[in-house]
Amino acid sequence: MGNKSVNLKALAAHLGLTVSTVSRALNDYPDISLATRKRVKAAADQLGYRPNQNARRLSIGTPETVCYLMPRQIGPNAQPFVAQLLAGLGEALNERNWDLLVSQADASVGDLASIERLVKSGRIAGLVISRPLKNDPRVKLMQSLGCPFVVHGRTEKSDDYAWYDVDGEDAFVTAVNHLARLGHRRIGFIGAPLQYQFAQERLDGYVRGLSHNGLDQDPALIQIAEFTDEGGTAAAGLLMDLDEPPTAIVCVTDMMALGTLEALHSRQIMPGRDVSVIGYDGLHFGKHAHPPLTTMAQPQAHAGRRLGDILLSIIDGAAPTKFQELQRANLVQRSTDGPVTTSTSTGQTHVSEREESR
Amino acid sequence: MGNKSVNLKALAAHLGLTVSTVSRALNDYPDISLATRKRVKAAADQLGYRPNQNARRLSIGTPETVCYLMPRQIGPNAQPFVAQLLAGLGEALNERNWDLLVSQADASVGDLASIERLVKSGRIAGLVISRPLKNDPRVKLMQSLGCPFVVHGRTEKSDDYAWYDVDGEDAFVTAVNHLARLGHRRIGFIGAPLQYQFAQERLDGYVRGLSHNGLDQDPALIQIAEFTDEGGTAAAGLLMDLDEPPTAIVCVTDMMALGTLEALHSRQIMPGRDVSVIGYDGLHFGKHAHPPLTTMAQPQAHAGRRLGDILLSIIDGAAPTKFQELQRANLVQRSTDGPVTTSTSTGQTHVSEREESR
DNA sequence: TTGCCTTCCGAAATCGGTTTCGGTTAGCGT
DNA sequence: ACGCTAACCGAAACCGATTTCGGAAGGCAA
Repeated sequence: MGNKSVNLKALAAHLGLTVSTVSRALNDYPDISLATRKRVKAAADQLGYRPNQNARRLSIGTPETVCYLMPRQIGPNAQPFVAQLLAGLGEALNERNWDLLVSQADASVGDLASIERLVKSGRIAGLVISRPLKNDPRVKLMQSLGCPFVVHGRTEKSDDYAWYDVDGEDAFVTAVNHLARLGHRRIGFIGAPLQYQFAQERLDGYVRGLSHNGLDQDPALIQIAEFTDEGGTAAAGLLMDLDEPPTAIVCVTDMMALGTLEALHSRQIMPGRDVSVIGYDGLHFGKHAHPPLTTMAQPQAHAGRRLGDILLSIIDGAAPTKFQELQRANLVQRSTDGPVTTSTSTGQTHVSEREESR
Repeated sequence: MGNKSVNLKALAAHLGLTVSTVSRALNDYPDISLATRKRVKAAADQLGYRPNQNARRLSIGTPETVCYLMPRQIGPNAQPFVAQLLAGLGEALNERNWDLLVSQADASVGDLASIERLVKSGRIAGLVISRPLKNDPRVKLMQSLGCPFVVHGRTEKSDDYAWYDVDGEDAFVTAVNHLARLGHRRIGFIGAPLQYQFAQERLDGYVRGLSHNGLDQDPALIQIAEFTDEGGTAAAGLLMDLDEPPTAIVCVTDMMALGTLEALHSRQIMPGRDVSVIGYDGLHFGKHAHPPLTTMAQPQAHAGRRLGDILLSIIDGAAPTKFQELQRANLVQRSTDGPVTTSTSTGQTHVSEREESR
């Protein structure tokens, strides 16, 4: 406590050298004799010397820090993958001893102002933006600020910056194909507000999937709601109360799919037998739903790691447009998908269970 | 892009003043005339000037940053509350314009070394430690470093530092009481490795609950496993394979409880009717389990916020021991608890469902 | 007019590093 | 003995802010 942590000056005094010599010794300058370098390093970690990062970064001119912008909606159903993402990011940054800052926009200041302050104050060398809107002002801001960034997801027009995304459109085509193959012809869609690009993509996939299978599109079968379980329940309720309810439902989120299951149960409808449900995300929790939720799983184990590597590459000078990575989601069949049943016969529940790919 | 962000010198030149005057004007020193102050501020935000934080912090001598230490185990079943916690922390820090760093120990360096480097390099003014071990070397390290910190949870001996925790022992007494009141006399316990203090506390609560209800303690009814759903499944399997299996099971984690439900289902045992199960955490997801999981819910909506406020207070000079806050968990009855059934009669499923407190 | 006290601002030190530039010393060849 | 080149280290500028100290200008009383 009493001993202020040793700094360069103290270390230099201890060694009978000047700060400049010590600094260069520690940084392996070739014009310092190997003997001195060794001596200095030994003394350094004997005294527990750690260079002050604020001073160092001020001097070398880079903050050696990147920032992850937390998604806004953090409620009781917080996104579990935030932790995974941060872990991956941290891993990439650790290799360089860079720091990871997380920031949520100060409510009193606003998103854009927060970001602008962050980069102009020289605190960060790069930024990770997640869950962008169709036309997200944050990417334009970052571009005009000339600050490296990478987006987790995409915007509507995504040709001139770096992003890492999972192909939601393709995933929904796959889901609809799967359901069509099982005989379903009335397939409902439960979506999120279309200001989010991911919501639009998945809707596009749904539509494309329908036409690809020669099914016609009924506007009544498309329900938009907040992407929470309650939102899913409400939307599913509307769908099932139609005169001609769907025999299958695809949901843009596992959370909404869970809500959908809830709505079905409260109507004594058995998911996977009477009505099929497919979610999206591949949340581990889906395994424990009733019945276990079939879903389009994102391969997001390494998303954070990739985002980190991409961002660092851009900071190093690579062209952002070189990094536009589209991953594919894959169908994880659990038990909420099944063949269409013509009547409400008490058919056999579909129980095929495969484990998701780790 | 081309324009390097304006710094004090540039701003001063623009105004025809010196940097010292401009700096003091921006910081509302009284020895600068009000007129000049206004003029300077106007010019500052017209030019979009933001003080370089590295320089500023070096000068004022505090990093204005606190760090959250990520828990290690971040797998497919990542902790959803990490995001919530970070949100709360960020909120507290935003009020002062402080930064939030997240760090996971560099695998190649080790936990303690990472921490030591972090504080000695002057990057952080305080630290949040989560999920401590019984005898966690990190708290001793922080104490010897003289760096403010707060623990989310407690260690075995927790009298000389600041912490915020939920009373796991009390919670398990409550859970056992509840089950005993329902007539259960053989109650199993599925726990986590006892190196974690939370695991020990909850075991203590279980034991105390038993004796409080005059039940005797059978070592065979205590199973320890990793706190994942698979761990829960394995442990529950062992319990149910006993000659005299329990009629109720308490689990230290909702995740383990979900695994337990799995084990019961695979044995054609109906949770809540044949065997009661109570989890711990109050995860939102539990609502969608089959059947919905009864659990001891932590009031963790504001944990992050409180941790942040506590840490800031300590950094401001308050005595750490003033902050030792114990919250209570409360029973959220969903559908996996029910009265004991003497035989394997097909009794009525317990369906009381109350919603958790928001 | 002189002296003194405010009011306002500039010069310079400081935080703790990095990096450029220049100066000693030693070694070597001739 | 002389000159030249490496090898090694010190002095000082710099990064961009904050803060102490002191000085100039103006106002007021005597």
